[in-house]
Amino acid sequence: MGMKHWLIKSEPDEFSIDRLAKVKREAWSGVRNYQARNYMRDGMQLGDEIFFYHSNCELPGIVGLCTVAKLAYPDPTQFDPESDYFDSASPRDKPRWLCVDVAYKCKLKRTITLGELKSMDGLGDFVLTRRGNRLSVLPVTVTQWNNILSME
DNA sequence: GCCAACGTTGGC
DNA sequence: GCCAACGTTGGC
Repeated sequence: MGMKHWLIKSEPDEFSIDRLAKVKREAWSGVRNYQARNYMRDGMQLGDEIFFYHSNCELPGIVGLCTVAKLAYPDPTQFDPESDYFDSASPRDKPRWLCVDVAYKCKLKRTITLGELKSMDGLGDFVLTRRGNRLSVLPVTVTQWNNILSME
């Protein structure tokens, strides 16, 4: 099976690409959507490349690259009552939520904006720009990956 | 299993 | 801040 590609969203006020560049590696915890979880659990492989996307901000778009540094494992925040992501209904012996670790690769020279992504040709059915999409972890085809990167 | 109510996401 | 679109919850 070949390398896969992904996109993860983050609100820069919460966790920005600059922050990832500083800490180098981060547990991608707090994902509380089953489909997004399943992509991490069933799809992500070590070394897979990921677009880092800034959402809910002045200029939404892809701002950098990172990679999968650790395969899916139980998200510790679900068991932490102090955490915003605490889930009292998640059994210890059968954790509901998972996370992966991501490693910083680089920042793009510029933001490839959502507007550009919506208007560009050659992306086919792109999960990010599907109507009403709200997934915070989503797959990117190799064609989409290459076409998007070529816009940098 | 249905579905209304509610909460969240995220662009604008 | 608004609100469309969606996912989840829980009563029945």
